[in-house]
Amino acid sequence: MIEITLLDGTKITFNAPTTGYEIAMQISPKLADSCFVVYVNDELWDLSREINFSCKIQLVNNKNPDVLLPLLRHDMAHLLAQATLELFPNTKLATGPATEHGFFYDFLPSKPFTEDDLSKIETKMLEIIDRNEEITRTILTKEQALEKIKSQNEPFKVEILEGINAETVSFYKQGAFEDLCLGPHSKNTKQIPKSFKLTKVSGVYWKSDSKNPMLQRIYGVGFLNKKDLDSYLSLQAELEKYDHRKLGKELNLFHLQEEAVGSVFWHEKGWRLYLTLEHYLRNKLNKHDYKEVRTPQMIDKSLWELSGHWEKFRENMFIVNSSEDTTLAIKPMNCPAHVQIFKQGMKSYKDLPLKMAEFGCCHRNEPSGALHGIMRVRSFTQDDAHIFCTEDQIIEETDKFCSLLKEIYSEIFGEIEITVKFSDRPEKRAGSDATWDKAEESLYSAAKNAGLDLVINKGEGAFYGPKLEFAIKDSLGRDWQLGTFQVDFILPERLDATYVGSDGEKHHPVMLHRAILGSMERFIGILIEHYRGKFPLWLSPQHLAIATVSNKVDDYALKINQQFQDANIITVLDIKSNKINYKIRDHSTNKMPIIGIIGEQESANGTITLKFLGIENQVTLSVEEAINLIKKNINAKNINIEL
RNA sequence: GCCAUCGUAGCUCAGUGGUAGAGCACACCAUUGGUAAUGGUGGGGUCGUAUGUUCAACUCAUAUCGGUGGCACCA
Repeated sequence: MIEITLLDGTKITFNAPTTGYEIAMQISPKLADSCFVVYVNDELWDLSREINFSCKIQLVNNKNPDVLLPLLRHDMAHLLAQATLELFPNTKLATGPATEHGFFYDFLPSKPFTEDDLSKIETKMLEIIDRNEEITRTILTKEQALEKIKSQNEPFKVEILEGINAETVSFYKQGAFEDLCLGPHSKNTKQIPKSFKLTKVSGVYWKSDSKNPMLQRIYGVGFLNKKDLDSYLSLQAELEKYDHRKLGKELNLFHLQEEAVGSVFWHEKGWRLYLTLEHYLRNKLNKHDYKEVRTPQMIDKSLWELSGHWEKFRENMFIVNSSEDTTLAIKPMNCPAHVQIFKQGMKSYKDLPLKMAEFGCCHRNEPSGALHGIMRVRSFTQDDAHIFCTEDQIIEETDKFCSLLKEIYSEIFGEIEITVKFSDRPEKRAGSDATWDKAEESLYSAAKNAGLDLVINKGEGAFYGPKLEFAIKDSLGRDWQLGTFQVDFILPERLDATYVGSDGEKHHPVMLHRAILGSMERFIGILIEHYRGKFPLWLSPQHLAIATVSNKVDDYALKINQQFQDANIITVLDIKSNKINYKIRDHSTNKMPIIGIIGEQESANGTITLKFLGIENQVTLSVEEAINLIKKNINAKNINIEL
C-alpha cells in the first residue's frame, strides 16, 4: 500500500503505483488539469512519473510561480530546439537551460542563423504548442543512451553523456523531438504559455572555451503570461533611455570616435564631473594618510619583465619602440611603478603601513569585443593605491579600507545595491598554504567585520593573493566591477622591495592593491546611469542656469551671474532672446539642477527666483540668500535639494 | 578576437538601381514674451571607407573600419 501525504496533511492511499496526475485527478479533475509537475519528497517530478512508495507530495500549478517559471522556461528551450530542428534538420544540438529572464539553446547550425530566422522559429514554436504534443520521459542505461545519441548523430550530446556519472539517464520526447535531459517537464506542449519571445542570436564557444568550435546560441525571454512578458519588454525599452552612452551624448558629457577607439574625449561638462569626483576623492585620501604620487606613463620593458607582466600580460600592453635598442611599454597598471618609489631610500617598519595613491592613467589593449562605452575602455584612470604593510597589519588595513569604501559609496550613491565577491585561492598560485590561510582568513574576517555581505567566488583569486571585488549592475542589468582589494605577497619580493624590521633584518612588505571607484571612466558611466543623468547638486557639472524673461534685464543678469561665479557656483547665463518657456524646457531637458529666473520684478527687488529640477515649488530669494542656499546644498553633498 | 546586426545632415530618423528628405540644433530677420518648444528665411550631407558589378550604385557584391547585442577576455 502506498500512502500519499498532501501539503495540508491529508493522506490518500493507493494499492498500486500511482502518478502525480492520478493523485491530482482524485482530488479534482480541474486541479489535475492546472498542474504542471509535482514535488515528491522535495524533488520535482513529472506528473506522469510513477510513484511507487509512500511519500509527501505537493502539486505545482501557476500558484507557485517561483517553481513553475524556471520549469516553463526549460520547456520553452526544448520547444525552441524542436522548432529549430524541424526548420533546419541538419542542426546539431548542444544544451539549452532556463535563464534569469528566459532561456536559450545552443546549436551548431549547418548555415549560420540570422536574426530573420528567429521569427520563423518563433512561429514554429507556437505551432508546436497548438499541436499539443505529449511530453514523455524514458529511462535508458548509459550504454543504450550512447547508442541512441550516436545513431542520431549528435556529437555534442555524446560528449555531454560521456561526462555524466550515472548508470541511467532520462530522455524527454515531444513529437519527433527527443532530448537527453534531467527534467522535469510539463505534461504536454499545450501547457507551455505563448508568452515568450526570441530576442537575439549570439556566437558561443562550446563549453565556454575559446579553443573549442563556435556554436550559435538563440536567446529568448519567457514569462507565465503575456502581461509579464510585455511589462518586461517595456521595462527594458525604458531602461535603454538611461544608458550612459545615450545620456553622455544628450547631456554633452563626452564622446568617442573611431580615430581613438577605447579612449574618451571628455567635454567640458563631463570633465567637470570627473574633476569634482577626483577632488572629492583626493580630500578623502588626504584624511586617511594616503600619499599621492605620479609615475611615468612609459616604462622600459626590463621592469615589466621583472614584474612578470611582460610574460603574462604582454598581449594587452601597448608597446613603443622609441629607438632601436629601447622598448618601452605604456603602463597597464601602476603597481610596479609604486614599488619603485617605495624602494627609494631605506624603509623601516616604522614607516608602515605606507599608503601610496595615484590617479593612475593606464592603457590596456582590450579585445575589440570587450569595449563598451566608457565602462570598458583602453585608456582609463584608476583611483589606485598600494598599501605597503606587514602581515600583521593586513586585518586592520582591510577593515579601514572597507569602512572608507562604504563611506564613499554611500555619500556618492545614497542607496545602492552592491555585491561584494570574496575570491579565494586559485589552483595555480604562489605562496605557501599557511600564507594563504592567513591572508584569506584576515581578509574574510575583516570584510565581515565591516558589515559586508560576501559572495564566495571559489578559486577566483589572483595568483598572488585573495581579493574582494565590489560590483554593481548597470541600467540594463549588466554587472560591472568597481572597487577591488587584493592581498599580494609576490610582487614586493619579485621587485625586491624591503623594509628593515625591528629585528634589524630586511623583510619584504605585503602589498595591498586597492581601488575604490575602480576606474574613473567606468565609475562615471555607472554614476550617469544610477542618477539617470540627474546628478545631485554637488556632483552636477553645472549648478545654476540664469535665465532672463526679457532682454530688458540683461544687465542685472550679467551682474548677479558674476556674484554667483565669485561664490564658486557653476552657472550658465542664458540671455538669448527666447521666451522663458523655451528656456525652462531647454535647461530642464538638459538636467540643469537649478534654473534662476530673472524678470523685471527680480531686477527691481534685487532677487532671483529659483526653480529646482523635479520640484514643484520655487522660491524667490535675495541673491545672497540664493548663494547661501546653493552653497549649503553643495557642501552637504545632499542627494536632493533641501530648502 | 568570435557569431549576429547596424552605419544617410551636429542630433534623432525617413527613403529609392537614375547622384537625397523631415524634425530638432545652427545662422539671420522679426518678436521682448513670467514657468517645459514664438514665427519666418537660410546654410549644411562625395549616404562609414575602398574595390568591384552595372549605361547608371546611397541602394547590389566583396573587403575593411567603427558601433551595437551576446560569447570569450577583464592578470
